[in-house]
Amino acid sequence: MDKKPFYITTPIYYPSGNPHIGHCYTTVACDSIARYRRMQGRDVMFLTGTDEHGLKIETKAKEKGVTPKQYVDEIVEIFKKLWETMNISYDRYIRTTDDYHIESVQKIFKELYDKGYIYKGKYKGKYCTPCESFWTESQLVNGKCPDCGRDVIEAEEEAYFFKMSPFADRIEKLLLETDYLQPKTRAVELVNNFIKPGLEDLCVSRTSFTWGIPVTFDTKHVIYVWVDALSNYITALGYKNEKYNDYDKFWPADVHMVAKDIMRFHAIIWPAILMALDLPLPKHLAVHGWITFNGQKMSKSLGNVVDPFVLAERYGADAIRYHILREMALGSDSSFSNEIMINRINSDLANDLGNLVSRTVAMVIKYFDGTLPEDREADEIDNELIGMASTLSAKVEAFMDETQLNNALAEIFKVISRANKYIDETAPWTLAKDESKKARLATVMYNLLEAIRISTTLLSCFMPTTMPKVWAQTGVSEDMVTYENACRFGVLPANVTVTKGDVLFPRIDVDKEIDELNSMIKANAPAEESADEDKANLVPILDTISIDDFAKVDLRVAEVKQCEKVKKAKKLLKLILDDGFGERQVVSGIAKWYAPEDLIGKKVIVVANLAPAKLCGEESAGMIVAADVGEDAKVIFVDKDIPNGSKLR
RNA sequence: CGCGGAGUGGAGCAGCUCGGUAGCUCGUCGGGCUCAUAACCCGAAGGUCGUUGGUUCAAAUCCAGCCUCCGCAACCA
Repeated sequence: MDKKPFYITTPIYYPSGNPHIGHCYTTVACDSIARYRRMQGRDVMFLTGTDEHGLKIETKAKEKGVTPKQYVDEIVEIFKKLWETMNISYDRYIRTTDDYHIESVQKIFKELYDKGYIYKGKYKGKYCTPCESFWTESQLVNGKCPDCGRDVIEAEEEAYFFKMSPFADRIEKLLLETDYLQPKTRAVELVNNFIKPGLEDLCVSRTSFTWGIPVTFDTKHVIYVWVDALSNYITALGYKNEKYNDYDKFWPADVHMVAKDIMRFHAIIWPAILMALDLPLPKHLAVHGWITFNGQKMSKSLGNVVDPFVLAERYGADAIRYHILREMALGSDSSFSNEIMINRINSDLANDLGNLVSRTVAMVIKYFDGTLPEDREADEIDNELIGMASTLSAKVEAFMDETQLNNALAEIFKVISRANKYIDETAPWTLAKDESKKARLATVMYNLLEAIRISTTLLSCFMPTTMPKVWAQTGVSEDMVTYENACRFGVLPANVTVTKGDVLFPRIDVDKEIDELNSMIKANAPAEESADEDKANLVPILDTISIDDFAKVDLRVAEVKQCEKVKKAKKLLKLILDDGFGERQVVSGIAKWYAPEDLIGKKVIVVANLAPAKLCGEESAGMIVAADVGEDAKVIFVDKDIPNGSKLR
């Protein structure tokens, strides 16, 4: 019998730093889906990997004094170790530095070039000479290089471009009229922001760094991330290489799962590349939100707290997996805090599931020495539990088909909950006192064991490490754990034997645990980082200039006469200044920190001879002097009795 | 008037497509049980469903305006 193939991918992660809980999020979700489909009998290919080229890696390696390859090799090992820890069942791991991938990417690039979709042009942007890097307007920080804080110049370099426009219509249809994008709510956003204004051609090569795949026919160019990284989904199957040969079997992919920050590339650029190659498009792009930590976006400085290795060691991989999956709703962010996670582990895993197994096994041992007698006596009260357990599989399937793992889990836990209630309803301890009720008591126990068997069979996709331990305790043999049996009640032999085992999910003392984690945060993150980081955050002092250079900058004292927010701009304030000569309008990106009334009447320093520019349609002649304080900005105010127009020196 | 999403008992969410007793998880309080991991089961308190108006016999649900938050885009000269 031919098994129907199922192909699912995580993004290939960028190993410029150690993996964190966010990486786990996508990967654990994919793993659960992969396991579920395998159990359903699908021939699954589950791909993950790392995207190892690019300037950032090159730079980081240089800082450490190793080659880029040495640098990524080390981090890739950590990624693989994490997947082992989290019990991730990937079938293939692709590295963009693998020979076969390089070969394929070069061929793909050439094909796109030969077909006329890639052409040579000029890349224009802001260039930081010392860093040898191009930046887009939006990457600049205060108009300066985000890396070194130095000035950038308008520059251009030769580069290859990929024509996006021929595919605009098809992509728009793909997003709006198919169920490619999950959830679909973001489709309109993408179309309005990127497609309607006109798809710009995409720069697909660089000459500003060398750590990448060379363009075969123009070797000073290196293939930029788009073609290199995105195409991993097909090169890993052997597209245009000899390493593998299951492209025909698995492509198009059933699911690409990504976080929302890279949705755009997978929703627009990747389909465009495939269209240009005349290849079929993947069936679904599942987009999930980010994990927020204590309400804030995850950040490196908080990274230590949620180090997945630490969490897995303390609570076990399955508990982490459960928490992540249970909180995860496709499309929206999910909050992560140690408190939420511990409470969740306690109430769902320890109290409901773990304790259910524990009390059931204990009763079978206590009342029947561990082995059920075969006599049975049914009761109407059994029907609801049996019904729920028997239909559970179908409900889970419906949610899995929609990639709603959180709801699938909720459904399973309804049965677990029902089983706990069933114990109260049937009161086995009362039945046990009456010798004539033995058959009835055995029936109750059997029903419980069956409900547990069905629930844990389905749960094993999500928590693959712990469920086998349940089976060992409840007399379930490996061959009973099949998808078919998950919707059938009465699979266990009538004379099933149970065995007492270890506690599955120990209860965690919330307060104590939070304290310990907090002290770990204190021990790790701040001590190591904050002192040094404050210094590191300071922008380095720029290269020396002559007094003549400084003389070119005309700084004047000016009074804020009027001030209002620029409509349509979040960060901009429009100020009318009296600079002693007259009034001028200056736009400044300080709306986040100052209300208009904070500024009116105050005296500030203005760069008076700065070339005017337009911001959000507003003319800005000059620039207000302000200091960067971490993420914030503070305007420099000057004394009231300094006359307007006074020149600074 | 750039685009889109969201505002529901203390917290986190569902319900809104196809109007008709406001539901779930956690938390709080009371009770029950004793097989179990101080667990489990039952019950209660707690919401004018952001706001104003409209349609309707009836609106959390449909329509319009407003307020607030969040993404995306633009933007910190």
